[in-house]
Amino acid sequence: MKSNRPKYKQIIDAAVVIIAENGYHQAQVSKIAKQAKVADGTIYLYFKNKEDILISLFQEKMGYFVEQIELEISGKESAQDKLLVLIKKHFQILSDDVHLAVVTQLELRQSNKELRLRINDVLRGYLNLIDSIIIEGKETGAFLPDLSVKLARQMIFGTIDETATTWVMNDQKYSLPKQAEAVHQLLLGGCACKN
Amino acid sequence: MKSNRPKYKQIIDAAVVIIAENGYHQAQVSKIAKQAKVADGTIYLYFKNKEDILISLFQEKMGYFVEQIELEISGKESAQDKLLVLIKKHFQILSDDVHLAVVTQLELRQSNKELRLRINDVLRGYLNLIDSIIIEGKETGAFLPDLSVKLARQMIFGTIDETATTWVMNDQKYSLPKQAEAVHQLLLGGCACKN
Amino acid sequence: MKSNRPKYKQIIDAAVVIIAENGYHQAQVSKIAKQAKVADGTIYLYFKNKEDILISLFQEKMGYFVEQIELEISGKESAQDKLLVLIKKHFQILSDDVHLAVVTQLELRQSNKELRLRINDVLRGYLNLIDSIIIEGKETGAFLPDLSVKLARQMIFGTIDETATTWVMNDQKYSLPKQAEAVHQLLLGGCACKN
Amino acid sequence: MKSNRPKYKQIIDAAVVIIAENGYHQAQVSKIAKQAKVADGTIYLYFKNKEDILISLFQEKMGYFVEQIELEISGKESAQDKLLVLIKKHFQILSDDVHLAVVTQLELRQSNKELRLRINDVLRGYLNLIDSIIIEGKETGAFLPDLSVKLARQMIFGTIDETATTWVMNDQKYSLPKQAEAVHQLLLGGCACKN
DNA sequence: AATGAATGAGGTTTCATTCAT
DNA sequence: GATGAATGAAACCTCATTCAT
Repeated sequence: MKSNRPKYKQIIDAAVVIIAENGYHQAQVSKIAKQAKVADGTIYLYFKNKEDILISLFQEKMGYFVEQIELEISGKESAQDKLLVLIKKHFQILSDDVHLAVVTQLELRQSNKELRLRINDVLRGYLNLIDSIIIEGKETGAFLPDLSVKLARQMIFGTIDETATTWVMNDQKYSLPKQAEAVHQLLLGGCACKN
Repeated sequence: MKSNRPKYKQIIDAAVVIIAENGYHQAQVSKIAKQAKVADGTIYLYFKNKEDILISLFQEKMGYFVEQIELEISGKESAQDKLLVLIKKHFQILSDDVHLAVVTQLELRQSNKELRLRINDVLRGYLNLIDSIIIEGKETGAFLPDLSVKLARQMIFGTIDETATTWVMNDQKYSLPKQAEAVHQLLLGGCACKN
Repeated sequence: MKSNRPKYKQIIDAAVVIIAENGYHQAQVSKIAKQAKVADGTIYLYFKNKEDILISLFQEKMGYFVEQIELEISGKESAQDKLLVLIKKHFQILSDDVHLAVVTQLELRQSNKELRLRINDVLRGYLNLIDSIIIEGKETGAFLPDLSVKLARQMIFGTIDETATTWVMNDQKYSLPKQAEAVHQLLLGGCACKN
Repeated sequence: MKSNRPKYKQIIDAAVVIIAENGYHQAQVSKIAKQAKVADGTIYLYFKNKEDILISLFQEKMGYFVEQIELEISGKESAQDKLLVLIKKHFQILSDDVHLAVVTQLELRQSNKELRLRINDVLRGYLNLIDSIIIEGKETGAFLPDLSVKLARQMIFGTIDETATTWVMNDQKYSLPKQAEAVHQLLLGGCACKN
């Protein structure tokens, strides 16, 4: 398995740093190679091309997201609690690794449509996680029985993503994790007054 | 006023078509000029540089968004109705101009950080419109009194945007405007069951 | 005669100012037109093309050089005095019009080989003036009888030109006319000690 | 040291040929690369940009001038002999490499002011060589004791340069080196008759 | 005569990828 | 496996000149 070879992670991590610090379009392969302390050519022993570095980067990190969130979710009983954990963990991981946050929220979105379609494939695993919470919520009666899974997922992911992007764009001036509970509340209850 | 000159709109419209059909990075100035039926150099009589075309494009179109939505909103009484109109109109405009939808949801996001910051400035007008609806809703008691305007706006815009992007990514296979009511419902009431 | 038409001199003078202030390569036709307070197209009613402006400029100014110097020379008896007057007047004219000095000593030399060949044609009149002084000097016994007219002219013009260029390059920090006598002395007597 | 790398000289030499044959403004990087039998991009591994090729070219060649002349001068006793050697060698080098002569006397002067200022820096070494001969001549009594070093240098360099330029402009129809002695004579003794 | 909007050719430089060592 | 020198395609923008008014 390629990801076991010594320089694989080295290059991925270098890519995160270089992209975060220089931006997507200034993240030349040679810069990544230098940061990873390997030769330019070595990159191509581990990755098919530059795009493959980015896909792999996203896979590794998004895999970590799913893994971490699944781990924490497993201890929770209700769909509502699971959703809270998902939001909290999502915000926590980004907050803990600002480089990663900049890369996923801003830089990687500058990739071309094709790359973004492939990134969406990777994202699928995360969206499935959200879907499973929604489905469980509907089954247990925690969520509305006629909730559209797709729409609900779009609202949940869209809101989390927009909140994270706004935070990054504002130079992380405030605490993202502290917003988790309010976001959770909002997603569950909506904007409207129930009087 | 530059936008009154006939070739200004001609070039903007050409840019939308070319970017939608070829993608952001394959939208060469020469292609746009050809589509607009002007010489390459003529572009530079109306726009400072290529980036300026994109900013102007976004300004024109987003201005149209805000204008149209404000027009329709003015006839509505409640904040809830106004939100519905905003979502409907947003989805309708994108649905009516698929080229525009592709450009705003996918292609323009590939621009560099600097350009996106300037795009955000333009977006500000739209976000202010959302904010004004939220504030009115809070004042009239239609929305929760302790609602965070910022968070609510992030949920509303994030959800609309994610829904639109998903629709574009899925090659506009289904009707976007038909989702407006369900999205509206969801934003107002959230996911949770109120039993 | 074209040079009688009202805007001819206006454009030439504008060209001197624009080239002096912006440099040869930044002296666009549109800038010259603006400075001359005429439309871009008007330039082409007076000049065949951009090169023609520069040739004409050089012709006008070099004609003035020759005219002025011939005027002053006519009053002098000896070839040696005539040479002194030539040097003095040459330095004086440049000193009186720093824009002109910058244009002739620095900027116009950036033109391409072809233009410079044509400029050399214009220069011919000035070089002929020098030649006539040398020939007269040889005939009257003031200059060495076996002096090569061509070499002597190259020394005289080369020295005057290099002195003027050095002065312009040094930002006209010192008085150029004050150097005329020493240059004259040097050209007549050379470097060597006659013991 | 970059000038030891084989392709460095290869590119410089190609630049001399291409500029001499096509003129400064028609000397595209792609032409130089082709002549040097390297890829366009390879140029940029050895030179910062196109201007850097020209500066380096001038440095290399002018360095060779100074080096060669210093070598030959060291064997000469008097300042007068040293000056003769300088003129002879200067003319000889240009005469031996007509491409180089065209480039230094005509083409390189078309560069912009900034480039020419940097070229002047390089020229400084050559002018210093002339100065040292003048100073030595003054000290040994070979040259006039009250000679201005600056003016004398301007005369010597101006005359040599003008003579070389005239020769190049006349398509090298006659022998430049054969003029060295007469130029030398003229610079030492001036034009005037000493009766 | 005068205008000025429109034209369109042309070149420097970057950087992902290769391959001989 | 690792290296890094070499490759070469590709595009934005400028500006001299024209010509309909």
